[in-house]
Amino acid sequence: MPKKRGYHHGNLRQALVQAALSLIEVRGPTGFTLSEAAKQAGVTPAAVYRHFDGREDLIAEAARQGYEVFADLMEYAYAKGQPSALASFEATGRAYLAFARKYPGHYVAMFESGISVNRTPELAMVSNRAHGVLERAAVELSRHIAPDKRPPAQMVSAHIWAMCHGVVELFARGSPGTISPFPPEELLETGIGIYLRGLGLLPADH
Amino acid sequence: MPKKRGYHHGNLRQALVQAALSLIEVRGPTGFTLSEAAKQAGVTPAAVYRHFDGREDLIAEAARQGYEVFADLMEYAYAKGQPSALASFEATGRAYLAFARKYPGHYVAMFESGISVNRTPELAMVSNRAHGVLERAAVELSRHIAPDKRPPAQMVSAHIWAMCHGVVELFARGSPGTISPFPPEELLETGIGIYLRGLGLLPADH
DNA sequence: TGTACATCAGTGAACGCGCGTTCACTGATGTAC
DNA sequence: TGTACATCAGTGAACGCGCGTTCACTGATGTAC
Repeated sequence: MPKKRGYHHGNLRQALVQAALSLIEVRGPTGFTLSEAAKQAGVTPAAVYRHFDGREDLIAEAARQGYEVFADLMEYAYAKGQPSALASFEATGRAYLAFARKYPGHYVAMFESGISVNRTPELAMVSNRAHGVLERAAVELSRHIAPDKRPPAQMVSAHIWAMCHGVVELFARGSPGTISPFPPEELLETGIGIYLRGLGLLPADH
Repeated sequence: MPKKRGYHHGNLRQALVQAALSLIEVRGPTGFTLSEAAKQAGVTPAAVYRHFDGREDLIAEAARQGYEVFADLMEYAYAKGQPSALASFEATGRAYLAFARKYPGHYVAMFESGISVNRTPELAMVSNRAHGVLERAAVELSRHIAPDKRPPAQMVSAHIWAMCHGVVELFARGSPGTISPFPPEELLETGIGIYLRGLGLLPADH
């Protein structure tokens, strides 16, 4: 049974989110306009207001869906690494980059659009869920370090988060003209490797 | 002899750059408008065109001046660390963060405004000068690592660059509502420390 | 199965806005004699 | 020192544009009987 096409769109809400995502990906967070998203969904700008409070609200929904996928990916990666704390930790780092590369529109909506994570309780919750995975992995990892030379787990997670974010911003979504000297995946892999060696969690002579 | 005030501004070009910088800092790269910069400099929007080709050109000049200061700071930090390769390397990392915190307007114009570094040859050159310092520091540092377990110097510099950038973006210029668990300086210091230990350049039991 | 009706997702016209940019102009400043 | 003149950094009015948002409306869809 084919989807009915006609006066009523059928699933305009999600179509608008998709349009917003692809626009954000192509044009950047600045370039996104509600009017263009509406046009891309084959609809008048005014129709958007049947489903969203406005431009910001549409972006926020795109970001929310991104966080949802992001958190799922992180949890999946974590689970796959278990029961090894080290494997789980490394996997979540990789998942971060993988997400950024696979869902660039979502990534920009989440991290570069200026949408505050505290905009709605729902957004805050799903964002916490995502970050929580990395922190849990860091806590477990910390247990394998001698207490006297163990940095706070939250700090470890912040370091890795920062490196992931930095690699993504600088080398995975490079500004035009900037050429990355290495594939981002390799850069992140080796970077995290050296860091973990510094924590005494990987053999030094490798 | 007091600066003459009157019909002619005297130093409008630089006044516009300053206005642009403070607007970019406050409103973000999106929020910056040529008209508002002109108003802030006490001048009609049309006057801007006596000194710049337009909006983009004004942002590019702000970015260029930022790169100039940035490169100077990096070179100064590097020189201060000499003759120790390690001290120079660490100092340049710190200088990155210090620049981002001291010149937030410049930083945004340089890294978040969407201005390509290849916009003009002059911009490309000064950007290369800045990056060159970190790479030089990384090359010197590499000499202290046994060749068989030495990652490419360019990779080391990319790792540190990524971590600096990540710390700045996530923890130093935190989006509203996001609270950093540690001061960015401490985060970067410890992060680089662990990384250098991973390279075998710092004692493991510290 | 057919009809009357309520619902509500869309239209399309209109709005006010601030933007970047252009243009002919003006009048202060600096210079030549 | 004074005058005539060229320069050029600013004005201010005007432009076309696309934006986000509002509003009364319309007509397709779904439901009650």
